Amino acid sequence: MLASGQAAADAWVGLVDPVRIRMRSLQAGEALFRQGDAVAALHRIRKGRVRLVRCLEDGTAVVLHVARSGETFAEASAFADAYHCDAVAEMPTEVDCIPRADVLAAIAAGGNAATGFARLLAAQVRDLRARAELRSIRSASERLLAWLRMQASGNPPAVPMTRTWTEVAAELGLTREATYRALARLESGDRIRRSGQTVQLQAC
Amino acid sequence: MLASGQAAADAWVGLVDPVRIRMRSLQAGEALFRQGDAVAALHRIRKGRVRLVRCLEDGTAVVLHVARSGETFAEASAFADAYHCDAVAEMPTEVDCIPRADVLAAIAAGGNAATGFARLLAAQVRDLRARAELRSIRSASERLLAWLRMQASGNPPAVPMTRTWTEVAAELGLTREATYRALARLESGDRIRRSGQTVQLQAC
DNA sequence: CGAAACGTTGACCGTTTTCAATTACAGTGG
DNA sequence: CCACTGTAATTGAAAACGGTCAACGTTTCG
Repeated sequence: MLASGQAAADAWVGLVDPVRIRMRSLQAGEALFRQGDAVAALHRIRKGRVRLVRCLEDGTAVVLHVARSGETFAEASAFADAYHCDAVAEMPTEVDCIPRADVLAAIAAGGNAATGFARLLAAQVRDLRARAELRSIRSASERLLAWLRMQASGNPPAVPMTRTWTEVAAELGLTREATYRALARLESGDRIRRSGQTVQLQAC
Repeated sequence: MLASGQAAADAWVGLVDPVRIRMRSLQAGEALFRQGDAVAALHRIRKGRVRLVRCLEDGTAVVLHVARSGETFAEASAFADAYHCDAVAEMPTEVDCIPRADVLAAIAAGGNAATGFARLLAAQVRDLRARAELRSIRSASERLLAWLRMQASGNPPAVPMTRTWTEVAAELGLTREATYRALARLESGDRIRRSGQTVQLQAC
């Protein structure tokens, strides 16, 4: 799921001539852009983490998204003149900056670039919708199990764990403790089996 | 938020010649398409509700998305040869069917159609990300308050209620009871004030 | 006019969060 | 090579929160 999202995110950057891409380093707390800034470039994170925050009229803030390594973000800003939120690094971060005009020109030109960009955005939409649906499952174990099933491949279906459970917990909208307990419950209920870095799904 | 998503969903259908759009009626339980079917058209719901389900190797199912009135869905299928999930009506439903080839041709031709489609997908991504971030707020009142703040405009900030609280509750991933309780708590805590169809946010 | 959905509130129960503590492990600098 | 430090993994116990069930008035719409 996230894998497909990242693949998508990586790919559209390729639609633009690499020579035109600039890299920028940010310290923790440093802003990549601010609400109201003119949109000059789109971004992909190489390393680190960037928080997108919308500041409200009454001075409070709402977090819109936290982008991590490999992700692109604020794609919608490609079509806006000014950013509608702030982007602030949560830690030392490196981001690629792809000139907005290049992306727009590639899309308007049609052909592979336009189709590619649309395809990749569509993949992200599918990804995000699936994630949203996951979160609507109330039970921690069922939620985790559904996630595992979506990740699974092969026969018997198995999931290779490439990330930490702590990260997975965050994606699932659970605390890491709840996730471990759900894992334990699923295993004792014989719905899954864990061995090292992989989780085997048992037939139900 | 949802408003923008729906506007987006509505708009891209306009990229295609209306004459080519067909309407289809489904009974509850009837399938619009099945996993593996060739993708012939994209869809928008006029009335009713369609559930997208991915059937897994072990015979179990995961709900990917439940699309409601006004929404388009399975945009990603525009770029696939076959559907990767089943679409089943949950109730009597009417859907528009927009020929896939027309959409693809419009995108590949570039210009307004390509830019428009990409723009609208980008808007959906932003929308979904914001919603996901909302759902990561655990407390019901804080979640609702964050939602209200995102909807708010004007000074003092106020939110006109265009939809029912029941719908809002679903979007927030809460039951309607929890939402009413959160409303009551926010109002008694003087963080909001309700009068008829609008909610006033109090400065914090 | 009647049915269905919305709005609202109370009480109880189950689950998850939170707080806390312990083990394991990987990297780091002496 | 080994203490040392930080993070991940794991489990327990208590508290808080939201879900579910129930009940009732109100609005909407055919």
